[in-house]
Amino acid sequence: MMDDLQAILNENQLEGITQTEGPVLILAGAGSGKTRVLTHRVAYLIENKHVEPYHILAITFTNKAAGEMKERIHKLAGDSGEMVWVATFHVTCVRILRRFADRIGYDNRFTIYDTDDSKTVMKEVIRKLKLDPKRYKERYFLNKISSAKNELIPPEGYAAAAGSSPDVLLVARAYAEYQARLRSNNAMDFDDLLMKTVELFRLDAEVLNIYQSRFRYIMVDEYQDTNTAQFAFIELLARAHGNLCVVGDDDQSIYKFRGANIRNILDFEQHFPDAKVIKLEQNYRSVQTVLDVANSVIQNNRGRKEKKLWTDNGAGERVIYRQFDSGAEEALFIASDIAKQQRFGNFNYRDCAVLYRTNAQSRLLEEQFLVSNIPYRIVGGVNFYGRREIKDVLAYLKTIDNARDDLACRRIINVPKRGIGATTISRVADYADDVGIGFYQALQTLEEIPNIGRAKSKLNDFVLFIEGLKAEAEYLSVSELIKKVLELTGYVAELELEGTDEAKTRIENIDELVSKAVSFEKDYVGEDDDGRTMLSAFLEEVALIADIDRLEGDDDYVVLMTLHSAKGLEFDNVYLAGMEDGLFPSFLSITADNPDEEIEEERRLCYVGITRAKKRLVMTAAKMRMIRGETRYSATSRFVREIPKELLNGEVYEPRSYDNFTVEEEDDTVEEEKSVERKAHFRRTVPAPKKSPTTAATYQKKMSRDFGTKIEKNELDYAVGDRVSHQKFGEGEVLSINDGGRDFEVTVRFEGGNVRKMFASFAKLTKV
DNA sequence: GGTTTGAAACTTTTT
DNA sequence: GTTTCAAACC
Repeated sequence: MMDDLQAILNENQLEGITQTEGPVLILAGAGSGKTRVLTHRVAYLIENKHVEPYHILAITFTNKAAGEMKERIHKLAGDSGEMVWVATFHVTCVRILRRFADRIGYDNRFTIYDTDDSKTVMKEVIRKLKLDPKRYKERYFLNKISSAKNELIPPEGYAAAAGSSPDVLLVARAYAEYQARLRSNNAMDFDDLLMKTVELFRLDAEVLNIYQSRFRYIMVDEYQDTNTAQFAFIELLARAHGNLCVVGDDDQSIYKFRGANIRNILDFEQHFPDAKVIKLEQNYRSVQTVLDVANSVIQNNRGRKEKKLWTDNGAGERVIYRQFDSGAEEALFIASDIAKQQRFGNFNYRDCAVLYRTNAQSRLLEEQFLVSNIPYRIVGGVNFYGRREIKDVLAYLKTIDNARDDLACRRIINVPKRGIGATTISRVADYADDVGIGFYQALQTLEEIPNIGRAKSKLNDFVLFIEGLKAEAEYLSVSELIKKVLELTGYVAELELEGTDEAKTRIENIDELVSKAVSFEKDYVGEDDDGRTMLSAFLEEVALIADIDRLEGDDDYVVLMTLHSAKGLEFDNVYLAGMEDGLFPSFLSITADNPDEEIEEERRLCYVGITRAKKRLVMTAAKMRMIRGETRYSATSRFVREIPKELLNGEVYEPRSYDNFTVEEEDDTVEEEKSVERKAHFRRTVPAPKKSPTTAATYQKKMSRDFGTKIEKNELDYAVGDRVSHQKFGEGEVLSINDGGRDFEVTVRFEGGNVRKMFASFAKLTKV
């Protein structure tokens, strides 16, 4: 094996693989083959060091990274690789807590709250503490609490750690109340998963011992993004044997806002004094010019571990920079350029990615991609599992699965409308609170609840409905159960009747959830050591999925996403849009109390963006941009200005008038002329496409954007005057068919005289 | 109890 | 410009 390795790896990579004992820090520059080192390291441990796969733990940040690593380990080490524990921090902690959470006072069947759920709870807390919701927003408290949890500070210790100003004391109270509510709901939020696992390890030597003796070789990917809680978790586990290998790049630390502590990687040698440090500086991804640009930007940061990426991939073209008058022109250029690259056969759509600082920027880009008929997909924005219809369906499943998820139950008790109003719900909730039982539990003792009067029978119907589903859940698969719920509640039928574009999208989302359930069932091998049902396992997997994890498939489309989402990915042809001071680096970072630190974080983000490019990199900016309905004028990003001229194709214009985000009336005339000229030139080379001639095509594209599903406007197999049959309304006569552009609008008179208009693709009418 | 309408907030990044 | 939330109305 060693001979093979020597042939495909450089010296430093080899060292990273074979240095298996003791603490090791691998400083892996962007594109230096760190995943390769990690996977080969695992294989090497198994095959050459005869370590039991069972004793190896590899931790990542995203499910996607974990999946890829699993796959590659499997390829290298065969079936024994299956036994290696490869998972994200969160999944790892959940697995541990599912076995032992009872030792710290939780039920092992605790539920996991997402950010939406946390928000709902925090709203209640604010109400309970009688705070002015106008003045104190949930987000404020939740951010503070999240930071505290990432620092392993419990509610009791909050005031001591943060001071004694009135605001701090208020946060401490909110934190305590919030945590008490989670506890009584038997729920944990994302941050709890880590904090509580550390708490468990610290309080229960037996449990810690179990995992210490299991995980004898530990590897952590993206170590620069670990926070204090994650560090404590790793440190506790590694303490027994000391075989800890962390891989990361301090220049790619971009999650400070989420509690990531860059000191974890910078001080690794202090934390683990006999640590071996290995630097991977040869880049296998990008051409030299891209690396030079990346180096020229990142070297402006202080307090970093000095390294210089190099490659033997060749020099490559200069990096392109273009500044436009408006965000729309910028978007038009990017779309046109991608179309051109594709037409000339330089790049496929899938080789292109557009990266930006904020999700809001995606809108303009999306519009241009629609008009230009370029297939694309947006990552991020509203999380798939955060969509209303998905949350509704999942809330049903949660209620069926675990009667203790109050939020889930309250969410769907009146969805669809059952005539159960806010007043009734809060009376039940109050009662449940007083007695100290769960919401659903309270519903089962309706007789005891005061003041619910007429609503009682409605509530009872709901309980019977859920109980019926619970009985069915015993023998139905998850996907079957979802379909059953949809059928019995009429959820989809209701959306079909609505017939709006939005309803259509919602139905597609639900379909995707069903597909997800089906594929989950296929992979599910009953790996529940704790006697959990398949339904529980499904809900858990779904709770820990991020949007980026769904990015896959062989379709040919351009990817649009934030710079944060792009970490770990690579593309032949990359566009960095919105290179403007105030947008990137963000206004908030420039005006922060500690601007140097904040801007360094932004610069690292820029570094991440640049190093995604393999062959070609294009940076763009707009002088004028609409932000929150206001027009803002910006100068070229300071990061672009940090790039030496000889590496850039394109000039950096620096009109004084755009400084400080204000417009001055006296425009530099020379500058103005240049701008006009540039604009004219741009218009000549890339004619602006007319407004989309067929709204139909545009619409279909828009519909297909998120999930790649394709809407076909099929020919209808019935005509005016035909008898047709509808699933719900029965038979009827077709009165008229209108081509509504995106779809056919069919009017039918059903038996009983009901005349209904509906879209053909929903109604699924069949000729009789 | 449900629906409609208008105001207000939102925009940094997410497991 | 879009979405969310509450008050007013049905």
